[in-house]
Amino acid sequence: MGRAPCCSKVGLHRGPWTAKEDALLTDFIQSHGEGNWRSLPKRAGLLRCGKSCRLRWMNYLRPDIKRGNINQDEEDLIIRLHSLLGNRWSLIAGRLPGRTDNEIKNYWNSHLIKKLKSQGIEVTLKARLRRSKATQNEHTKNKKDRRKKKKSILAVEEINEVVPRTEIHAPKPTRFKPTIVSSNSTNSSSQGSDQKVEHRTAASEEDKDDFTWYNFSQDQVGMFFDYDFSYEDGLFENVYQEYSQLLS
DNA sequence: AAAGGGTACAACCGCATCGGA
DNA sequence: GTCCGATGCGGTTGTACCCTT
Repeated sequence: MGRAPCCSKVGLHRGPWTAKEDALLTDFIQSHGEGNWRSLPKRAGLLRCGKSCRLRWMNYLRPDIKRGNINQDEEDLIIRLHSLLGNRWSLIAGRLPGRTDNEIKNYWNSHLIKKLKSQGIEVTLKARLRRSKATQNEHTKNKKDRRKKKKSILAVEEINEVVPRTEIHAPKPTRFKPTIVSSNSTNSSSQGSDQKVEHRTAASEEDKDDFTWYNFSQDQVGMFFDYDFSYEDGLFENVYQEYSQLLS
């Protein structure tokens, strides 16, 4: 490859991984867990950069990776999710258990583009969704608040020990301030996937009447709100409608 | 059989984002 | 508020392999 290396790789191996390297990496991660990619190669006895190790593990060595051809259902889902999300491969991969973003990206570029074009379907590439300046500023602004909140949460947890709670995958909030309210108001941590919850899209309690409310089952909330999008992207309606179809 | 072109996919790169100091 | 290291993401490239001529 023509470009300069991203970091100093003097003496480091590049190119295809050998079986021995795979074994070293797998053994190390199985005993020590993922993370600390920068220091991992040294500790695992590998002459690779951390990035390379991470990529090899994520895209190839992870035990939960599904091998084999992408089936028709998966292909349909990729096409629909791509029409909805564009080239956000990691999000698409998140909906296909055992498939990696790299695999889906390659499959899209090598198979699906041609297939769709041959069917006369125009393939439009949606640009990667970046945070706007405004949301970046908001992110910075909220940093202090998050720190404060974290501190207070930790303090409460210390007092209350282990508090059972419902795990809801909320969006990385940009414009939303989601509030999950159980319809069974007696217990917000209730089980049962068919229980309906409300997702409030209001940015604050004051302006909640200006926003639409949607109803989702708990499972739907978990899947749907993994998305990282902002209201100003104008995607919410589209995503909601598309997801309603997918889940129906 | 050999050469050339096409394809698939692993691997690399730069950049964005995040969180902690 | 700013800086910086770590991580994640999507675009791109290299190359082994397959197919066609």
